[in-house]
Order: sequence, then structure tokens, then C-alpha cells
Amino acid sequence: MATSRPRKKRETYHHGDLSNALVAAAIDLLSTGDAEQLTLREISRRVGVNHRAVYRHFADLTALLAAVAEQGYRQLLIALEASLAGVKRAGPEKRVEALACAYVAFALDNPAHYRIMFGRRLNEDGRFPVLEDLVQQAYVLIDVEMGAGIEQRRFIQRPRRELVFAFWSLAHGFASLALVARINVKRTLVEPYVRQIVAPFITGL
Amino acid sequence: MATSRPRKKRETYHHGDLSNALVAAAIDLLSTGDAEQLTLREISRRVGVNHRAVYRHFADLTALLAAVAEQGYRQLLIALEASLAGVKRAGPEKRVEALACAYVAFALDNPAHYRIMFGRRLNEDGRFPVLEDLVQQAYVLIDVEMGAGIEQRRFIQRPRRELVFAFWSLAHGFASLALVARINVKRTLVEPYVRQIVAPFITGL
DNA sequence: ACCTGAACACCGTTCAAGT
DNA sequence: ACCTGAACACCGTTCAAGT
Repeated sequence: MATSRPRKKRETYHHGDLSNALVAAAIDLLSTGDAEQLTLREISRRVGVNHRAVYRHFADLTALLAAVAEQGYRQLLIALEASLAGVKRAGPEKRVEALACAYVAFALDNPAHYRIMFGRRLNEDGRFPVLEDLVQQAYVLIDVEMGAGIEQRRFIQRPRRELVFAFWSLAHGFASLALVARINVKRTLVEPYVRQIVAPFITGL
Repeated sequence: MATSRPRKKRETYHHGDLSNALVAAAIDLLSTGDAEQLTLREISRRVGVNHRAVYRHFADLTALLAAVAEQGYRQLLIALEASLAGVKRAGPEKRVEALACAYVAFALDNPAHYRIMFGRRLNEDGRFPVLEDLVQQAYVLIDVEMGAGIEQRRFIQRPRRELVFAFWSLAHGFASLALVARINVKRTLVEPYVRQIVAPFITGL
């Protein structure tokens, strides 16, 4: 039976693209559970494959988590860009405010995924340049807004780097504290809450 | 041999205060290693006791980690109070700045311990009221400073709560990003760096 | 090439026993 | 009371084998 062979192959080998299937399954698990429950064995179980098969595509669990984090940064970048597109003709203050709202909303909508992105240090040995590049893209996105505000003399005249990190610290810090429930935010009230938190910062810009 | 009995007891039972010894051993491990390496079995090994002995004193690993986190908050509170004592006659801006520096310095000096305090949510089921109380004490400490600034009309006239969370977000966010190496801070340059990051916020207060 | 089975050294936790 | 031993169900990873 020559025709049954590819079928059987599919049933055992299961995939043309196991690599992406694993990342997708991991993200799916993150959407319903905690970041701690995301194990190599659980992910492969979800895909219906022996847990050893993971090692064909990823050097270790950290490499798989890095791919998951990369996907998270891609989604975050899209969300941030979308938020800026909504305030195209607004001043730099409004744009920065929109950015902060979108950032925190992303973290609260994808808490476990966000924890993978910012929880452990995944790229300690510099194995994942793509991950580093995506982080850099997020940095640049903020940097452009800060640069515009400085150039238009609407923001405080300070090195862009400082303002970018200050903004990022504020957004990430608020998101983190909300995720560990040190700050209690109702999802529907994220935007006004973030605006309040960011207000003194923006006033000081 | 009646005299050998208490001795033997000490050699096997090993402690009058196993509870505190476990917490101390855990903190000691955190001072040299990562937060992930801190396991129940490793801690008990360090104390020289069977790992099952832990369950005499703590309901589970989370309860032990909560005790470790509590100790961390006590140390953090002392560090924050000490920093305020150093700027007793200064204006509220300077005092808030000192607070931020001390906060970030604590996180960078005790990275693994800080991660236990702010990494996972330990008190999800409200089992550790002491932990919650210590967090509250930290909140109040910041709140008092913000309240003073508002009352003296040196800060923006907004609800204290907002300013406290904004400050905490900024300090915690900066510390977190530094710990995952998204921001690169040399330990000796923490203070000037934090001052720069906090500057626009304080200007806006 | 791609996947699996058995095994190893870990982990937190439970149960029943030892002193 | 306080601690231990053996066992259980997990985990990531290695080695050798299966198709």
C-alpha cells in the first residue's frame, strides 16, 4: 500500500511544521493558564507528540520559551503601532499616553505571555538575536516618540535614552504591579487609570 | 547515659528553631544564586535536615517562600527608612528622590530575593496576612511622603493614591528592567541614573 | 531526517512509620 | 512533638534505538 504510507507518516510524524505548532500550543496554554504551568512535556502533549521531539527543533526549553517570547514581542509591537495610528495628528503627549495605555492593556490581556517575555532572563548567553532585535524594535518605537517630543520642544530637553527608559519603567512597572495584584485594576478602567498614573510623568516631560 | 540523650537529640533533631533556620538558609542561597534554584530540597539540605521536616513548620513551599518574602520586605522597609533619615530636612522632591534611589539599590543588591518578593504571586489565597501587612507598610511609607508634598503644595494636586502608585511603578519598573538586563546599570552609578529617570516624574509632581 | 522508549537526576508532596 | 524513609507523580535532559 503505497498510498497509506504518507498517511501513516503523518500520523506518526504528525507535522510539516512542528516548530511553529509547538510555539502556537505554548501560547495557547499561556492564554488559559499560568506561566509556571508551561512545561516542555505539557506543550508536546498538547501537540500530540513525544516530548523528546521538541529537541529536534529547539536546543532546550529556554529556546522554545524564547520563540514564545519573540511571538509576544511581535504582538506587542503591533498593538503599540495600532495605538499610535489612532492618534496620528495628536501632540507628542497624547501619543505617549496612548502608547502607555496600549502597553499596559497588552500586559493585562496576556498576563502569562507577558511574564514569559519579562520574567526570566532568556537570552543570558546571547543565543537569541531575533529576540534581542524585537526588544530593540520596541525600544525604537518609544524612542521615536520621545525624539519627536524633544525636537518639537514639547518635552523636557534631556537625553532621549533617559526619557525612553523612564517611560518604559513606568509602563512596565505599572503592568507588573497590576499582574502581581499589588495594584488592582479593572480591565475596563485600564485606560483612565493608566492616564492618571502617567499624568505627572507627562506633565514633567 | 542520661547526659548523652539531649546531645543525640540535637544531632538528629538538629534545631530549636528550624523555622528561622530554613528562612535564613533560603535567603543565604538567594544571595549567591538565582531565584529558580531555590528549592525546598536544596534549602533543607543546606540546613542539614530531611526535606520532609520543612512540612512541620510550613504548609508548603509557597508558605516558606512567603516567609522569605516577608523578611525581604522588612529589609526593604529598613533601607527605605534609612534613606529618608538621610534627607530629614530636605524638601519632598529630594525625599522622594532618595526613596527611589534606595528602592532600586535594594533590588539590585538583592536581585534573587527581590524576585521572590515580586515574581510570583504568593498570597493568592490570602494565607499570609503578615506579608500583606508588610507590603502595606511599604505603601504607607511612600504615601506619607506624597501626602506631605501635596499638603505643602509642592506636588501636583491629585489623589495620593495615584501618586503613590505612579512612584512605585516607576521605581519597580526600573528595578525590574535592570534585573532582566533590559536596562544596563552599573551598581556604582545607580543613584545618578535613578535620579535621571525619576527627574521628569518629579518635575511633573 | 524525524520521532520514540527507557533511563537519569531532579522536583514538591503524601502516607506511614520511627524515636 | 519532631523528624525520617519509601513512594508517587511530575519535571528537563541524555543515550541509544526505531522507521
